[in-house]
Amino acid sequence: MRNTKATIKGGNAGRNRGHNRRVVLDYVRRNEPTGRAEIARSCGLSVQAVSNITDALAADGLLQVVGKTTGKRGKPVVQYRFNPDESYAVGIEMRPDAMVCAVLNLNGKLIVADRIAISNATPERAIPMACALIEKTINSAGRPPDKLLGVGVVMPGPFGESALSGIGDANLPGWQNTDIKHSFEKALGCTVVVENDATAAAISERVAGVATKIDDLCFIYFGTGLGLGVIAGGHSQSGAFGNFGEIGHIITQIDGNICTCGNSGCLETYASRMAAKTYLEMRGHTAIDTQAITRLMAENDPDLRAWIGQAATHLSLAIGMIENIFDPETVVLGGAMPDSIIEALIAQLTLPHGSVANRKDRSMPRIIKGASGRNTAAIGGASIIIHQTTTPALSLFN
Amino acid sequence: MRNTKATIKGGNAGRNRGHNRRVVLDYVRRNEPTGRAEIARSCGLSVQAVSNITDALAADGLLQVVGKTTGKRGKPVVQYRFNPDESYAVGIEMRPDAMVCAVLNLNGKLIVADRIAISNATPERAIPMACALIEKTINSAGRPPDKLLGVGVVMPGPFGESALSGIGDANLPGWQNTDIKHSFEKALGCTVVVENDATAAAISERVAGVATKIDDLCFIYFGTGLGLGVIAGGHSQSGAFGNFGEIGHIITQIDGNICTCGNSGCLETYASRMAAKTYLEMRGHTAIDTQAITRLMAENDPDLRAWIGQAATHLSLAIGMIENIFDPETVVLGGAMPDSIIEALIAQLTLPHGSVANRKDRSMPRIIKGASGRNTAAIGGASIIIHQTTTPALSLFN
DNA sequence: TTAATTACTCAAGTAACTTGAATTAAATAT
DNA sequence: ATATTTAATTCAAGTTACTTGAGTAATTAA
Repeated sequence: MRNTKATIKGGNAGRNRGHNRRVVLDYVRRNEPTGRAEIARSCGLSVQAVSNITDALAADGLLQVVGKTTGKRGKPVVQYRFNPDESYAVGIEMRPDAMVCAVLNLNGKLIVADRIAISNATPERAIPMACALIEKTINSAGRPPDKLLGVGVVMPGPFGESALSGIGDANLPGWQNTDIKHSFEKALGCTVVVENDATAAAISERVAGVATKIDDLCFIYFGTGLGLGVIAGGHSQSGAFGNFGEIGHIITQIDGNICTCGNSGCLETYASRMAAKTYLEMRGHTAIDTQAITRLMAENDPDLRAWIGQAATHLSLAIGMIENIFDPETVVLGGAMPDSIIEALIAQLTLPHGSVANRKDRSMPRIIKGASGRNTAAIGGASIIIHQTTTPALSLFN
Repeated sequence: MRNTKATIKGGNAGRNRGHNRRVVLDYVRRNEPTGRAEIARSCGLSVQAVSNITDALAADGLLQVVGKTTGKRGKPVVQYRFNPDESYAVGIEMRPDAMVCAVLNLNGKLIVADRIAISNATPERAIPMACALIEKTINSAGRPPDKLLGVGVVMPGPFGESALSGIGDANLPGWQNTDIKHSFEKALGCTVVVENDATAAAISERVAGVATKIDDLCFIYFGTGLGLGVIAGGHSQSGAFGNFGEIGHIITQIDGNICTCGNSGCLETYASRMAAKTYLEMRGHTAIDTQAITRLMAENDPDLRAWIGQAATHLSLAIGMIENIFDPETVVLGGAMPDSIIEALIAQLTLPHGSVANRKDRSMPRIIKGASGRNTAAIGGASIIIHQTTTPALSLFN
């Protein structure tokens, strides 16, 4: 029997209702405070329809009346705003060595974050531990379980079996054939989304970071490896098999450093946490972790300086590519790397002149630093849930 | 006054109707012949709704009854199929030296193509000439003007002012500040879409080429320069400023060939029609055009062979990047280059081993040749119109 | 004080979908 | 042959969420 599933479903009154609620909610969130007449004009709906929808959203606690306008002609506008504290979202970052859990309100504001160390992170061991951590963190945030919108699980890619599976230390052992989403859903009993760290980070910048008003952005994420998250037209990209954005293994130098993937000259061998560790250890430094790197940076260590220099060279090349490929409004740099390093890298970049991004009328810099700091991935996971519930769907009615 | 335009509009019964018609039309087109009960199951609509919709589509001539099933239990299915000849779409490729016009039926089948040479292609001169060519081609295709769905205008990017504007011979002179869409719409009085060549080519492969069943694909387009068209989740990508996919100027060799853009080592200086011309002319060949290249290829010319070899090296690198970035189902190679060259390039590629595309369970090759040949761009323009009218919109209700 | 302006509400109307019962037509079982 | 099963389709009524149009309210400007 052939595959008879349509990519995009048809609509009816009920699905339309859901769509319109999301449209209105999204509009208010991004333009608050605002009134019903304005919403109606902007969203292409009648005032009456908007009135009914805002009533329903207010009854659900998602919108609030915050007052009336004065000073303008005409009847004063009853102003609505998004109520970010009616419900909340949770994100959890799964790493080989640790997991981080974050609870966010619907404006993307961090309420509580927690972390536990873990070793031998097989699915059988890690998933129950993750669920316990989630429960504990929600508890310490003082939020009722029934107001949880969902959990975003963030993992380093790539997913599935390919020539990039299980190389380096980026991947979690034994997770390639696990249906992660289903396992978590079964254990938690709520909506679960699984994403890679870079995409999660990109979404977090759009939900509450440096790109809240931007529909097209690229996020270069420093995890163990290096990832790219892209939001295009307001929607995140994930590829045919969920492996979008594996820029760690693009080749920036022919016959360059040997990489564990079998190629040579991979970007990740120059610009990543792993690359920094390797580079510094080869020069006699020991016990290189985030703290150590922060300390070396504060000491203005010449080896670290040198690493930043060459990492910036390769990153500049990669950013040039990304600009010419995606034509984003801006490129954000961030992830599990100390802020001071990100800043130094940005300062050292020499971005290619020949780029569609090299425009006189830019309203944002070509490169900016991400806002969410070291818990980016977990915050990103929760942000995905927020994004999903407050953004009208790409292919509606699915 | 702030920007109060919502990205995505709300829906109502009428917009829902339009959406559902597109959903059904798209489903039938991709699964014909098919019956109403199956459509209903697949599209998430009731049988009754589908019945009304197919009646309406049939009345418009867009669907046809083609018979009944036999051999199966139950009441035989009244089978519908898409009627590709009720209306038609037109594409026009604008180049600095020529324009090509193509008339396609709604299955993406070429009915007639025509071409005229042009010099000094300023907007003032070229747009009236283009409109005349369009009229003439429609005429010679014997199609009534009122059944024209729209015109897709295809131009080499990048659009707008940037450091890449007007370099090389890829760009049209004087078009950077012209509102092309509006000028054509005014002159033609029908729907007009403007796209770059690579994106148009990608869409044409999805409408009627080698990727009709694929939702995620990348198309590497040989124009004068080199472009990338991407379809992700069934929808084409265009970037924040319409300049998505300028891969000609990604750098594949540090300190490589000097490029007109000011960088060195740009992919386009190794793998493009221009690169071939430069390479061969430096080695004493003269009057290098498409015909000449075809002839040299047939003669197995060693210089051309050598060019293909080094072009393939750089292309392999770029394809590896593209695979790791976009995670597509396949990468298509094509454009304004003789088939024999495309085939030779594909044969010479040495794709990186370390790639998410290097999977055992692939159902398609990593690289395939595009289907539409030398008129790809014009055919692509018309395909965009077809895609647009038969594919449910990305952000519905806009 | 009056006019103009803008927001909002009420009640009725409408379009397009869903539902459930009835009908039809073929394959298969008796 | 006839009855049963299966599945598609139609009919008529019901439902939902939106739109429309008239009317009301609250404020500024003249």
